[in-house]
Amino acid sequence: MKRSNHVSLSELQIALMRVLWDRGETSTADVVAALAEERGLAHTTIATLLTRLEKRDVVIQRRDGRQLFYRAAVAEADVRRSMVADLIGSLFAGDANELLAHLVEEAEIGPGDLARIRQRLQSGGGNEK
Amino acid sequence: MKRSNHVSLSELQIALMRVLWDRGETSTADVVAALAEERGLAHTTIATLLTRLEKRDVVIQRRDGRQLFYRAAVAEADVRRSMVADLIGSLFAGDANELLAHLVEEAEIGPGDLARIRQRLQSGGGNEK
DNA sequence: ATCTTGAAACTACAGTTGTAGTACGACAGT
DNA sequence: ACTGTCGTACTACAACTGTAGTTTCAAGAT
Repeated sequence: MKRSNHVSLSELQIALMRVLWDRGETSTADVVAALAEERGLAHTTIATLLTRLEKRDVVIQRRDGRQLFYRAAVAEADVRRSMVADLIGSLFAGDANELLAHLVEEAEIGPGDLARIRQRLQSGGGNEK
Repeated sequence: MKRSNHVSLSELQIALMRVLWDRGETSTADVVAALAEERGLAHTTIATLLTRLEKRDVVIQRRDGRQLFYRAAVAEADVRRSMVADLIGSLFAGDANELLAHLVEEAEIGPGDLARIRQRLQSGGGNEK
């Protein structure tokens, strides 16, 4: 399989993708509606954004009559992987542990959270490299 | 105090900043030299980048004769805070725990790492603001 | 059959980024 | 004093992003 991999998206693009990730295939109008609250962007703006994402193969376009429907071509997990890796690479000396330490130091993660995760490691297993 | 806060930098910009963070005040030429290996960018390119960062108040410029020296105006920790917060906000539902879970699931963080951090929490303390 | 409406296609435009060339001015060597 | 050298300042330009207007076309309403 061809791994195009590496997807890096802007905040706005992620917001668009989130709609598609949450609802699956969605018409342009519905994406507009979904983002109307928080963004209030023009229909044409959303349409442009979606077209551009389609050109980049981040979403897949399907035409039904005069309407276009879009669905994500990349999984959220893949975007997370790409973008977290980028961040670790550029800001954390390529070491995920430094990011973890940052999280802890910035009190974004407390002892309880760590314990929970530890629990998950114990039971779930399956991630010993 | 005036919170200018929120600094988001591109990978290349971070590379520039890293030089300044590591070496303190640095002349343009020395920044060029420091990045010559991995980037091989023209002197003028680096100069342009630094000028732009100065315009954004990310670095501070000092002139000495005909030469310019730059030093970071923002701490690495601040950039980390900003950018991690952005990422969590857009990709991890605003929940740092989701990022932590991601790290663990992607096997970027193993059981041993977690234990070490736990240790640090126990002993060091000092992160209750 | 015509009018209205809604959606897509195309065009636009400013701001940022990556990248660098050209012009200019000061300093060092002869 | 003259000239090369080196560094800064200014200009350029393409790609990408955020944002949206204008044009066009087709389907539904009357």
